Amino acid sequence: MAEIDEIDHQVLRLLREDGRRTFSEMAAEIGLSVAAVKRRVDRLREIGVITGFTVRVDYAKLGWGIEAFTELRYPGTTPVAKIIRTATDVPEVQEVFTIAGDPDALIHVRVRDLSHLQQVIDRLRRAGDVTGTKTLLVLGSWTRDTGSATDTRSATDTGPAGEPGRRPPR
Amino acid sequence: MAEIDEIDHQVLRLLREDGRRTFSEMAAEIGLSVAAVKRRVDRLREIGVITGFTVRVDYAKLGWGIEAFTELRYPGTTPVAKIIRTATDVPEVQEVFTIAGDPDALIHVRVRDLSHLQQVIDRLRRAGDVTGTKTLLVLGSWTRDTGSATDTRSATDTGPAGEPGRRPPR
DNA sequence: GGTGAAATTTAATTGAC
DNA sequence: GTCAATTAAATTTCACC
Repeated sequence: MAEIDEIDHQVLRLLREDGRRTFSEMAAEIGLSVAAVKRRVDRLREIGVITGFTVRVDYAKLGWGIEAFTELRYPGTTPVAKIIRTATDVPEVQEVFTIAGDPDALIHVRVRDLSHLQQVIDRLRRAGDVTGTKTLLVLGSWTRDTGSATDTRSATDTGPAGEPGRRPPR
Repeated sequence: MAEIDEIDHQVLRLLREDGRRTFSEMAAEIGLSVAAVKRRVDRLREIGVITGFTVRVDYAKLGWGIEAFTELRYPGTTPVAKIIRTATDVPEVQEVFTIAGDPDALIHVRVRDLSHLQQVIDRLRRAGDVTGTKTLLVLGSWTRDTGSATDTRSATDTGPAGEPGRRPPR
């Protein structure tokens, strides 16, 4: 395993809070030179600790106000690759986790409203040889990165829900 | 609700893939001027669609190779605020989702190994008036942002599992 | 491993149209 | 929305501790 010291963790923490922090900003915060900070970020990317940068999006503001986790169960004969494929084929699926034991997979979905959620679950059930599902509807969430909480409920009335069957925005 | 057009969605898709894409890079991709792209990004931040930028980290490379979801159950009398607080107090907890129905919360944890996981679960059980837990151990995961899958077991990048799902939701 | 400074390149920003 | 000028930042390259 790579040797990561306290300063590296500090760099990662600063970038987790704001992935667009400049080197000079971080250098001032940490108490190192700009060149030293850049060398550390470069190294963290090289050894694969930093795999990239991304944007944080408020999906509720995009009309995707509902968030859910669906547990999927498959027959013992279903290969993992097929489980992943059937889930990732559904555009509303944001993340797929394959699980040891029961259930076999946990998928994170974002949808416009509850009828849309119903459609997505139906599609998942039909897609593979799914033997059972259980869906956990998210009411609110908290993330360590930002330390901020969101309330899903207030996001449900953000606008006209598309008709069932309309394709989700991208 | 804010009006988000196709180009805005294109900008968001590009930034989800790489949050450090430059305006000129995106301008070329989209077919607009640099200034026009910047104006859109500024607006998306102003109206709160873009809430920030962050770094993607391979936690396995930091020695936090084990990922799990724990379902928590509480007595009906426990207020939601307390549920969130008891979970966020545990540093290994990355995300907390409050759930409609059963269970009451789903929490995403990252730990070094299985005995560490055991400790975290024990701490969660003691922290509040938790009446029950069920932990789903993650073997592998896939994220739409990157379209790449990771295998928790070997902590190495297995690359895309096939070619599904990469197409953005429409 | 780190510093500091100068030169270069590249990107971000602003204002006129 | 474009385009051009300006400002700011990232990057490279030194010599050095």
